[in-house]
Formats: sequence, C-alpha cells, structure tokens
Amino acid sequence: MALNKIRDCVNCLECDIRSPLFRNLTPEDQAVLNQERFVVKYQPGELIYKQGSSFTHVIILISGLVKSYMEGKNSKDLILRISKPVELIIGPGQFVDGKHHNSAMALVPVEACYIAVNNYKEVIRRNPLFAEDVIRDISFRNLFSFKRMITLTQKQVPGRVAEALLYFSNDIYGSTTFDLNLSRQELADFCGVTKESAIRVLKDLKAEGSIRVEGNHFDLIDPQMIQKISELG
Amino acid sequence: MALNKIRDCVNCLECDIRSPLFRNLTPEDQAVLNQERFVVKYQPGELIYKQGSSFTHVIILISGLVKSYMEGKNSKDLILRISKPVELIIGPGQFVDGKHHNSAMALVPVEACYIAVNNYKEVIRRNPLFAEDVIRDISFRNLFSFKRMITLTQKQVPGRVAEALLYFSNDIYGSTTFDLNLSRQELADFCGVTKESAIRVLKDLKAEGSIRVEGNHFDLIDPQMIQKISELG
DNA sequence: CGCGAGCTTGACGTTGTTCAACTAGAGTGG
DNA sequence: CCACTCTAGTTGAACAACGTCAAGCTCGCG
Repeated sequence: MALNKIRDCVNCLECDIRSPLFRNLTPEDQAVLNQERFVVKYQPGELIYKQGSSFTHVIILISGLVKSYMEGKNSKDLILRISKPVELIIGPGQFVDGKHHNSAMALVPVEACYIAVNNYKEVIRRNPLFAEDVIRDISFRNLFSFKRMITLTQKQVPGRVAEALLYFSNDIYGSTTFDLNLSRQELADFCGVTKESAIRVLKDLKAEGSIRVEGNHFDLIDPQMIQKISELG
Repeated sequence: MALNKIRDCVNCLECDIRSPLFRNLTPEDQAVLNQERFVVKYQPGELIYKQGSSFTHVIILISGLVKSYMEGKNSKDLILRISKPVELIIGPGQFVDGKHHNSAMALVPVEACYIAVNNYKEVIRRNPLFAEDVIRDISFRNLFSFKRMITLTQKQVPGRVAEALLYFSNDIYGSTTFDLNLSRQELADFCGVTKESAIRVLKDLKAEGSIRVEGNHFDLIDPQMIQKISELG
C-alpha cells in the first residue's frame, strides 16, 4: 500500500485546484475541512479503497485517473465511472451505512486529498449552500448512472464500445487521439461485455477505417461514424 | 389528465403519513413546504410526469404504486424503480438542469403530494439536518441503482426475473402471494428483457413448481428456490 | 533466449431476440 | 345479445448475437 502522506501540501485556503463543488465554502469551512486533511499518492494498479471497507474519508482526486468499479458475480467487475481531476471519487455509502459499496483503483499515478467524513459532514451542516452543491454533485452522478443503465441494457456490444470510445475521447482525454490507460479487460468491464467481444468490435472498427489502434494508442479517425454506431446501438 | 387538486388535504403540520425524510422539519419548515402545496389523484396508467418536462414540483407518493422509467432506444422503456408510499417519486433532475430525466406513471389509483421546488430548496437551505436527510435519501436510491446495474449486466434472464419476483414479494407487497400491478411487458421492462423471454421464464418456474401464476396473481411456492435462481444469475 | 501476462483470433454452443401465429378477454356497435 | 375488434398474453420456430473455450501470438522483462 502506498501511504505516502503529504502533509506539507498547500492547505485548503490556498488551494488552487479546488473543485467547483467547493466554490461556496467560507474560510471557516475550509479551516474545518483542513483539519486532519492529508494527501496520498498511489501508483497505477494500486487500490485506493475496497468495496465493503468502512467509509472514513471523503476522497478528492487531485491528479491522475481513477476507476470506480463494483465487484459482481464470479468476481466480474463492472466499471461504473472513470474519474479525472478535480472530482470526488467516493460512492453513495457515506450517508447510508458508512461503508464503501464499490472499489476505486488508480489507473495512472494519482494524488488524492483525504478529508475526514466528520469534518465533511460538519461543513454540510454549517453551510447550506455547500449542502446544495453536494446534492447537485450527487445528482449528476446519479444521472450519469441512469444513462449508463439504458446503454448497458439496450445497446448491443458495438454500440456500447463505440460509446465508450466517445466517452474517453470527449470526456476523459479531450482529444480524438489518446493513450488509453485501461487494459482490454477493463475496457470490457466498462462496457459490461467480455474482453473477446470488445476486442472484436475494435477489430471491426479498425477494418472499416473508423479508428486506428496500436496497443493502447487510439486514434478516432471518423468520430461521426463512431457516433452513429453508438446511437444505433 | 387527472388534475383533481385536493387543497383541503390536511396541512403538513398535521400530516400523519409523513416520510422519515421529513422527520427533522421544524414547524416553520413545514409551513414553508405547505405554501402552494397540493395533492393530485391519478388513475392507473395515467402519466404523473414525463421525461423532458420541467421540474416544477417535488412529488411525494402518499398512496398507491408508481413506476419510474426511462424511455430508451426504439421507445423501449427501462423501469428504474417501483415506488410505494411514503416516498419521493422524483429523479435526479432537480439540481442538475431543472428537467425530469425519467417518467412516472400510476400503476394503481394514486395520491401524490406536490411541493413547489423553490419551497423545497428553501427548506434545504434553512435546515441543515434536512439537507443531510435529503442527501441520505438520494444516496439510497443511488445505491439501489448500482445494484441493479450489476444485476442487469451480469445476470441472465432467469436470474433477473427471479430477482424481480423476490423484489415484489419482499419489498413491494410484503407477501409471497400478490396481485402484480404490472403487465408482462412492464415486468419485462423492469428486467431489461423482452416480454416473450420474461413469459418463458415464468412458464419454466411454473413447470418446476416454484411459483403459481394465474393472470396477475402470483404465488411464490418455493421462495428459496427462486432465491437460488436469482443468486446463480 | 525464454518465460509469462495480456492480447488476439477462430470455432462452437448457448442464450435470448425476433417474427409470426394463435388465444382469450374486454370493449364496441349493430 | 351477438359479431367484431383490439389489446395483452402465450407459444413455437428460426436466427443473430455473445459468451465460452482453446489455441496461438506479441512484447517486455528477467
């Protein structure tokens, strides 16, 4: 485990990489969050927290990429979300039963900021505007999940893979060319299919000239075609 | 449209069917919610709100059953949740973009209490404990969605139908015998399969003696067997 | 140079959807 | 009161989509 705490990080008051989630915090609120706050670094493949463990800290991704996933039947994973900075990388367990209901793993070198749940909760109580922002943030994730449910239940494999590629291109890497930090298995876990099926779709997209793939380097040559495949399902 | 407003309903202060969500409200909070509050009755099959429409009221189910669903590709629906009293029957749109991202329909005669979103938001700002309860409530739904995502992506049809039957038995009707207020199509929409597939599973369960079905009357004779099928996927 | 993990491909079997036909029951109009 | 129609439910047959299994490949690393 990579528990390299960095306590000499800038404190919240001076923090310039703050999430919009924290826009409405007063200096006093920030001081509360800053108590016991610390930063941890993770290497690729390292587990940040594990499904079933207790929910002790609210974790904010400062740099790197993280996959949030649930472990399902026969230890098949479903990747719920890929997170990039600056974003909360916690699930819904905090106010439910104080446990994590998913796991989180670093995909690349990661820095994460840890805030004690009690301090977080205290600020929610102190600052109604922040509470509202928290609700908004949770609602966004919820909506994202709903959309994914439709995709995963109603699109077939080519549509799901195409959608995933667009997601990485548009939302994660912000470019039509990118080095995917996921293995083929993880790409498949994101789409809810087997890795063989995912690979076959990539092969087909390659054959028809919509994408170029070499190892983990992707180049979406014809995004509109991919969009079309994604929409047709 | 069944807009039978019942303004002579008891006001919030005297309301005895209150959701635990509202346990921390002060009399002042209740007075705020009670402004412009009204109750609407719906008949089975009537639409309560529609995906894409604007989010003007927070709606609380007082009596009856409601299905919340999303309209997907080729107008195939996915039923996200069946709600029973007393429960909020709104989706995540309120704080995101002020629109509904799902639809809600009465399955049986329904009474629903309408609270203006602005009043609701005001109480969230006034009362941090309520804000926390709202976050908890949303988190619960979110967790429910996550679990369903696993089911819908990793279980095959018999497992999904079995799980649905257990859900109706345990969570909705509270009995191993019940009259299902869903059509076969709706049962299928809940499981994310075609109605033909759902029917075939019911047929098999019937043949092996796990359930008895006559029209919409269900009798789970061997719940443990159904549980087993649900778990095996 | 050889080993191993992740990737790729093909062949095959299963699952579930699609399509079409048929049935039963409720509602409608003559 | 009886056709007629329309909808929901049911069943069977054919087909397509995916997953499974097994074999071979590639590439990085010891």
